[in-house]
Amino acid sequence: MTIRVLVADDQSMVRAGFRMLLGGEEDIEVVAEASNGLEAVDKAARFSPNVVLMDIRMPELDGLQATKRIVEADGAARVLILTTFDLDEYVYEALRVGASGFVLKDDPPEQLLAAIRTVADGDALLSPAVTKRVIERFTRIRQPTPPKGLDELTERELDVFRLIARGLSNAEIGRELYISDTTVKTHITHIFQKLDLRDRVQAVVLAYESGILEAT
Amino acid sequence: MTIRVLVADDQSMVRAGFRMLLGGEEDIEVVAEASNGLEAVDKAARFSPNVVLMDIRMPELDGLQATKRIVEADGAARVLILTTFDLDEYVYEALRVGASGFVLKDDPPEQLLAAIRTVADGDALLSPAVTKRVIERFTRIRQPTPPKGLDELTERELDVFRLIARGLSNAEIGRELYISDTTVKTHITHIFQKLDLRDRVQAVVLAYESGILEAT
DNA sequence: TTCGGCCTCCTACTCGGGTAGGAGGCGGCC
DNA sequence: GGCCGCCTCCTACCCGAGTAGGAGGCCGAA
Repeated sequence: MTIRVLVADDQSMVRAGFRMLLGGEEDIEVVAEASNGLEAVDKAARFSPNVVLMDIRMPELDGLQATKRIVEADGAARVLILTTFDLDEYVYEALRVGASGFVLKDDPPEQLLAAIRTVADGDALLSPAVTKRVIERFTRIRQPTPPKGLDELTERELDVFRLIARGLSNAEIGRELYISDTTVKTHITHIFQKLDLRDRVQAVVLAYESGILEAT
Repeated sequence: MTIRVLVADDQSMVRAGFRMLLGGEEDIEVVAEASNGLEAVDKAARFSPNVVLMDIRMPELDGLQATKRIVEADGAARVLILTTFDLDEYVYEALRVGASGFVLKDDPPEQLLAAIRTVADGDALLSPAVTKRVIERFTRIRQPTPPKGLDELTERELDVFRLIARGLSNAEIGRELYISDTTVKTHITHIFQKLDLRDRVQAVVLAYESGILEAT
């Protein structure tokens, strides 16, 4: 009794990687692939996989909407959400739309395989790193340990980061720290690179999620 | 670098079982045992284990109270709650008092070993069966009422507001809600006017300060 | 039915945010 | 001394964000 898997990811390289990884397992078979959300919904209906590996960021229809439709259409289907980002709010949204689990792309392969077998079995599963976040959120407890990357910031960058988190503009930050706004921009660019952020909005989200403001 | 473990369980047979199981592992060492909660707190202080395997039902002081004291005394200590009963109340209570994980005694031995290594690593962990219930519980708790001050916002504006608070760009919000980004802009302008905000960064700050995200 | 609120979408514009790349000064470390 | 990391500042450029102002459709209340 093999586990039938549908791989849904818009990057063909990623799909190829999964085919390779899963192909080596006796009890797992990739029965179909999809490169966008609509296709995933369609193929899930036609191939009735036991487990769907679902990327969140996809064209046409994102992974969350696709998951919602798939689970609505077939309650027995187990969807395992896959993503590279572990600081987004997608986790909660994913659980709400009916996903059975959540795995980070950086998790080791064995963990992914274990996750597939676990959800196929009917249990739910979160990657350890994700579970930690859920627990923190659930218990409203902030860890004393700052998230990875934050310690890479220099003192000055941390100053700027805290002010960003308060909603200040670059000019305001400059006035506050007695430096020019171009300098502020320089610091900000470095901060974004180090923390892998896109813009200051994501910086604010991270600041609150990681509880940095407590230390003000 | 071995993982130092303290086993706390009032049944000597159970403790013996763990000694046996853990004794076969290279990277794990049982440094102490306790047969009740008070003893567990005491030995944890004296032996500074990396991980405490804690039974819930114990004389003198139950596992939850013991966990609370241990974590308060040493923030680096990881407590793995162990029980045969998978009653929900214990799970949430355990997480509340600072446990890092939760494992059922029926879980296979490999899973227990994996759990020990995972929490020793700093990650949190729930047994798959437990995780499933946490997810169910989590998804059931959904908000009926959006907090104060924001009642001026229309339903749609609230949708947009929540997505802004997650750090999404206008284009991403549009994709999420199946509307164009110009429509998103319209909503956003109205949101800013109603809430007296300057830009989306301040919106994120407000969202977190007012606790709107709790109602995910 | 008419009015108004809500949602949708548009053009055209301004402006702050963010990137790229470079530069100089400073202090610590080898 | 020389190298390197940090902080500072700059120009030039691109683009997303936000504003202004308008428009059409839907629906419920007056």
